[in-house]
Amino acid sequence: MKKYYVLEMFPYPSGNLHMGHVRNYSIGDVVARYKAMQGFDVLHPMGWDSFGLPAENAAIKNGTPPAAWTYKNIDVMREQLQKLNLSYNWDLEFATSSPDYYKFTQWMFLTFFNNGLAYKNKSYVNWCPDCATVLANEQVVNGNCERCKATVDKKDLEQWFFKITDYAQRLLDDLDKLPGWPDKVKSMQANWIGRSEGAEVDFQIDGSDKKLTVFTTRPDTIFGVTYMVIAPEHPLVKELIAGTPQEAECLALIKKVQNQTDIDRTATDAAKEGVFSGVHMINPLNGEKIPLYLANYVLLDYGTGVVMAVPGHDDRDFEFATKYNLPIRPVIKPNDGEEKELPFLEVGTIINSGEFDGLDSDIANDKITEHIENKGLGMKKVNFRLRDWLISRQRYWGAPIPIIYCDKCGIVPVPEKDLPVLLPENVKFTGQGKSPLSECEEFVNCKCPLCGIDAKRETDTMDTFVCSSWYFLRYCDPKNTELPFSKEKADYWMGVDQYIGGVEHAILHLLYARFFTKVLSDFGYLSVDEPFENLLTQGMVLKDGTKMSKSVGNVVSPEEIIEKYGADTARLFILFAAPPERDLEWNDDAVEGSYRFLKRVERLFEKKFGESKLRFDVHKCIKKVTEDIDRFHFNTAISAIMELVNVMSKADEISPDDLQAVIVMLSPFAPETTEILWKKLGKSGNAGEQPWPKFDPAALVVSEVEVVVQINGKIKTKLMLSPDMTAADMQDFVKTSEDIQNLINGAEIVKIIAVPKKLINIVVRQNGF
RNA sequence: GCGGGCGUGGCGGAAUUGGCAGACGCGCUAGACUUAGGAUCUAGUGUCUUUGACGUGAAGGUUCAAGUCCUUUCGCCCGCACCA
Repeated sequence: MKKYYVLEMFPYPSGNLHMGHVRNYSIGDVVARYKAMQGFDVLHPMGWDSFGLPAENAAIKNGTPPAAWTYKNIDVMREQLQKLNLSYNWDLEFATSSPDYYKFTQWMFLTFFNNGLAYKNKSYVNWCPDCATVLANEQVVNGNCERCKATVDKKDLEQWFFKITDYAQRLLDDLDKLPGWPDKVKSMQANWIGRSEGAEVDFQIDGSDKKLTVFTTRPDTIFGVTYMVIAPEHPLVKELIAGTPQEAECLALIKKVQNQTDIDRTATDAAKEGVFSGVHMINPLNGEKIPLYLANYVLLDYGTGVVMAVPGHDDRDFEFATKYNLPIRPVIKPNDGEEKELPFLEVGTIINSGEFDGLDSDIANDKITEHIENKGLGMKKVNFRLRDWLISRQRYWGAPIPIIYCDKCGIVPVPEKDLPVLLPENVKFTGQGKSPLSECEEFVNCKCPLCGIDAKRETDTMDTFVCSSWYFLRYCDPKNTELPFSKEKADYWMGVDQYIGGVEHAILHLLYARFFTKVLSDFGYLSVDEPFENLLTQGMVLKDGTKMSKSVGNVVSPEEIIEKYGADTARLFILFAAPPERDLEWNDDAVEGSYRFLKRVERLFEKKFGESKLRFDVHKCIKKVTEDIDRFHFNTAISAIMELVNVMSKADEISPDDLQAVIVMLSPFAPETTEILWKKLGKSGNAGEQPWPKFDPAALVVSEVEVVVQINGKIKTKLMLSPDMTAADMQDFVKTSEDIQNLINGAEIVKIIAVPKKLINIVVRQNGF
């Protein structure tokens, strides 16, 4: 028996199921039920991504402890899920906030730490003032907190990081191993990782033995450098400008930039601003003395935070040079010889570059890089946009980072046998000041596991994305108390054959889960190094053209729909109304249509039962539904069943076998109704446990097929012909058939195209026709 | 600016490889049954100047044949965005 692991992204227990959940889980459930009926050993689990800020915010607001609030929500939502008749194996259920689970989230941290993949570092980080915590780069959207939308500040803080940058190249390369992922998601990830090839080049500071290193992707333009730019908040700046006449002006710019939000700073139309630093640099290739500017358009955390400016061949440098009257020197001319306006961004022929003149610019790129390396002025370098993953949060409701600080031993990991580091329950939630954990004395104070003297615990917790980066592995072995999962069980079930969820997780969750899988694979805990074989990103559920939301007031509650029509109608509508990856417009009238369809199926029992005359229709339908589910075209699979039901409704009599086929095929979509009808049919067992029907090719054999007859590509008539006719037979037939000769009406036949079982196209000369 | 995607009736959508455009459903129209209809059933429903012609955002092209392939172009959505 072959295994099949189908997984839907587990929900955050916010309190209520919404239509997006219903869609996500209905899709997964059809796949799970269908695969089980086909004889696969199916893993179809559900759980709860239950750490996170809303629970803590609720505690601050209402005084309810986060745990109580969370587990109450889980109970409500579990019941709502069960009303949808989803085929989960509830024995595998877990919540990431339970000590049994987060024990192993902490185990993950230790595994990363012990292998040099978790480190603590002082860094200029994103700080959300409303959530009172730091955020990962990925959680900052347009300069705002992804969760609460507050404007994100920058703070210099010591934080824990996972070294995802060590895996940047593999995370990029292995996207090619994922043909079952949407291109969109892969390109978003590739974009986010942002690999670029170039060189690091050292520029000497004039009158000093110090140098600054730049990263450039265009070494071919290095003779065109007319000035240099450094990020104002660069740590070396204050030292560089000390004592220069420009110092005061520079300090003012630094202050201004630091007070700017990321949105203002990075807006497309943000004005470029800069100040001369008072320092000059030496171009290592031509020895020229060039000014160093502080400028707001240089990013501190990309490359080296220092840029060589080539205004002749870069938009931004051109804009800046124009504004501040800096020289602009072309070093590439267009190949077609035509004069082009600067900045000239394309490839061309090198000029004004000494020994490199006359080379093609892309060849010069390699030659100049080689030259720089030979002279010891720099080296080839690949840069990534991807930053290390900041995982520490100054919040309570998360997995505590298992680290102890000892005055004597330094940073000490909690020994594995002492896991889990439990979250204390007697904490206060004021929403002010320091995090609740850091104010909990009995949590903070502990003994050093190495030397036994008084020590203090780390009070930061882990980003909830850490919890969700390995949950799909826990389902393979959820009761394991020794390890997060046994290798044997994970190797049996992994990778996930079909993963289903919203596209909003295209970068964060999916990238982190891939990273975890690779790390665990590298250290021998797992054989696969990609977690999700096939990914389906479902579209949103809309009402009146916009996403359902409380503020817009267009929310349709799943509970009310289930109450009114039953779960089957809700499932059927949501699968029928649009293909899964597209956005779905909720339509109350169309929901009625799904309800009516189920009633129509029930009414088939009122028909006269007898011999089947519909064998062809039934088997055509089985073929179509099977193929459509295989390619996730649930909407057309359902429409095929509707067509069959329409045929059966019109037939004089139907056979119990016909009816059985309909009920069995419909069972993955509408499990509740079909079980009732299965009993009504007098069958034992369950409809959902029947083997998936196989179509009989013999039933699809017909003596005649409809063939379209075209003249010059225009349809003229349709004929019933034997399906066995070859193209040659059909061409002969054209010549002898009286009907067709009448159509041609004496015109001269130029050519006859015949496609067996489909069409005949007779090409005739226009004159006389 | 870069990357991904979409554009088909009044609406949601269908049309695996180029081969009958509009399946299926909603809505609408008419009729039947009915005290009643927001129930059910029957028939119809792309457009038009209806013996036929036109029609898949627009314009070209390839082909016997184009929603599907190629070129240009317009519009919309999503992601990233001063990444050197």
